[in-house]
Formats: sequence, structure tokens, C-alpha cells
Amino acid sequence: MEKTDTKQNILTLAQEFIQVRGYNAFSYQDISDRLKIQKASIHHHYHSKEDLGAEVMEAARVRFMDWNASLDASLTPSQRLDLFLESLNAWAKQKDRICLTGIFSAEWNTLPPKVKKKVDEFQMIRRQWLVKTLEAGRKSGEFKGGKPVEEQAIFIQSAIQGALQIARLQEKPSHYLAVVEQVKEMVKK
Amino acid sequence: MEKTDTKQNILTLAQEFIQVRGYNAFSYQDISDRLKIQKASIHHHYHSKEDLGAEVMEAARVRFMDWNASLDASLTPSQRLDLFLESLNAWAKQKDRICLTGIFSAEWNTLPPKVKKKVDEFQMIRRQWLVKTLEAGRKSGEFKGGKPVEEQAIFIQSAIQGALQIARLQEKPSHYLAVVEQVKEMVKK
DNA sequence: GGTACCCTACCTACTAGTAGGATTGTCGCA
DNA sequence: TGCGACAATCCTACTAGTAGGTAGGGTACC
Repeated sequence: MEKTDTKQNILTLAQEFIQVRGYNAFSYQDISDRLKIQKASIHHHYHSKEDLGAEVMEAARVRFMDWNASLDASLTPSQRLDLFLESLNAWAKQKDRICLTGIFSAEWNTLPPKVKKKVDEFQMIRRQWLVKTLEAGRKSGEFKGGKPVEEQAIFIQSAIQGALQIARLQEKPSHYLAVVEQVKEMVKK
Repeated sequence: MEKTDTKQNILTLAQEFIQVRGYNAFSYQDISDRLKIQKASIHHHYHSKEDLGAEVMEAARVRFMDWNASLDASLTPSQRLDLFLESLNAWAKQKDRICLTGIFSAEWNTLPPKVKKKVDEFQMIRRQWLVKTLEAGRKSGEFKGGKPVEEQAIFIQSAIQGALQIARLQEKPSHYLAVVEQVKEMVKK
């Protein structure tokens, strides 16, 4: 009971700090203060900050895989894309957060190796998902043709990542929705 | 001679560090080491790190205004947009840098007030420039209509900001160009 | 003689991480 | 049921290193 709670709470809080302040700008002390446990206790569960960062990404990867697996098989590519874009809106609505890849890619050159690897992996899994969905939509006739799907996937990732950052900066969550609308318009017939 | 050099060198180097590592992840010591001067000497020119960060943005603002003023009056909106997008490609080509707004907006919640203000100002000036250019292009018939120009400008800023981050992460400067192509396709007739 | 510049030496606060002890719950065995 | 062994968890107390910033002195040029 207690045991798994603490470990999970650390992970959840670490993700929050990363999304709100960034990987470099949060410390074990911050977590320690919020959870009312000692710094050394955090080190017991996550040996180093590098490991903690990597675990945050690993958990995000698992959540995305679960989310994908939970999608109804009867959903059209268009509906899948809508759900994908909507899932990120959660961060825009909590106006102090951006997406994980958004902050990690900005801090990229200062990240420890294990974290870099997990971020890259996560990014590629989501890219592949987009590529697969875009291909299916073109085949079904729901989506426009044009640029290679790989490039279109990169474009979508760039736009939504940037949009979340800009929406937070200007305290206008609606900016994210405006970008999403234009992504849909560009992809769909 | 010497005097202005040192002050300018600090500013230039600070911008490099910010674009490469981020605002939180560089220190006066880093600058001190590279320029072979003492930390206290940097404080002489820029009283605090906050001031230095704000000055970096102010210099960027001035450069952008100068760049805009230097544009030939005979250029079409389409040509202006191309030059705008191309100017950011400089960062993609030096593969360890992203744009200033990209890093600052990611670290947003940890930035000191003066820096925040300058970043917001810079972002809005560029947005206005885009809005003006997009409007001119629609009027001249070079650009498509559709979504409000304000929203389209936000979309363009989001896409290029995210693209630079993703291009660096994957060490593929060409990703930025792929996104630029799709921006043009979306805007131009 | 003043002022701009750069220095040495220092401060306090905070960072990630470690050593080692106290507490707790669980499991095997009598 | 009761007891000892063990492992998981969390603690206090500490380390070495780095952060931004300051005090105050020396030098060199107008």
C-alpha cells in the first residue's frame, strides 16, 4: 500500500515539475518538500535524477501504448486523429503545462543520455502512429494526398508542440485549439 | 575598443549558450571560462543574469527591426515570407541551436520577469509582422484566404518553433525545411 | 582626478548524491 | 501463537561542487 504509493507519487510529481518548470529547473528537494519525505528517500526509489527522468518518459510511453490499444477498432483514421489531438489539449487546459517532448527537446543538449534515449524513442513511436493513421486515412479517402506522410507527421508534431508552448506563454489555451483546427483542415478533405 | 568588445562578446556568447543549452542551464562561470575573464567582470557589464537575458532579447528585437527595415520595398508578400522562413533556417543548419523564443517559451515558468516581458514583446512583434505580411498577400491575391490571419500567424510560429526543436533532437536539419515547405503550401495559392 | 574596466577573494544558497542507522512489515519455523 | 531473520522503506547528517552575487582593490586611459 504505502510502498507503491510513494514511488508512484514521486513519478507523478516529477512529471508535473518537468512539464511546468523543465527537467533542469526542478530538484529532488522540490519533490521532497511537496511529498513531505526526505531527499534520500527519493534516491531510494530512483537512484539518480537521470533514472527518474527516464522513468517519467517510460511511463508516458506505456500510457500512450495503452491509450492506443484502448481505441475502438471501428474508429476511422479521421476520428483517431481527432482523439490524438484532443488528448494533448489536456496540457493546454492546465495552463501551466506543456507536453513532455516539448520541454525535453528544448533542453535537449543538457539532458543525460538515458533521458535522451527515452525521449527519442517516445517521439518516434508517436511519429509512427501518426504515419500509420495518415496512411490509413489516405487509403480510405478521408485525407488529402500530397507531401509524404512522414513529412506530414513531422509537421503535425512540430505544430502541436510549438502551439502548446506559445499557448502557455500567452496564457491563451485557445491558441492550441486554433492550431489544431488548421492541422485538421490541412490533413482532411 | 577593448571595452565595447567585451560587453558585446558577453552578449553574443550568452545568446549562443541560451540557444544551445537554455537559459537555466548556462552560468556566468561558463561565459567566464570561454572569454577568459572573471565572473565579476561580467557582473560589471550586466548587473544580473536577469538583465543579461533581457538584453539578449532586446538585441534580437533590434536585429529583427533592422532586418525588416532592410527589406526592399519592391518585394512581394510571398518573397517576404520566404525570407522570413529562410532566416530561421540558420539555426537549423547549426545543428545545436534552436530559436530564442523556442527555448524561452519552454522554460517560461522559471524565467525572471524582465526576461519574460522581453520574450513576449519579441514574440508579438514577429506575430504582427506575419499578420501584416499575410494580409498583404491575401490582398494581392498571392495567398489563400480561409482562417483569420491572426490564427494563421500563430500556426506558422508554432510550426517553425517546434520544427527547429524536433530537427535538433533528431539531428536532421532537413526536417525544418520539410516543415517550411508545408507552411508555404498552406499559405500560398 | 575621475571613470571605466577587470581583478582576487569571498558570501550564502542550493545542487545531486552518499553513509549509515531506525523503523516497519513479512515470511519461515518452532 | 510467538519469535527471529530479512528486506523494504525512510530517516538524519553529511559530502563536494556549483550557482548568482558582492566587497573592495588595482590599473589604465581621457
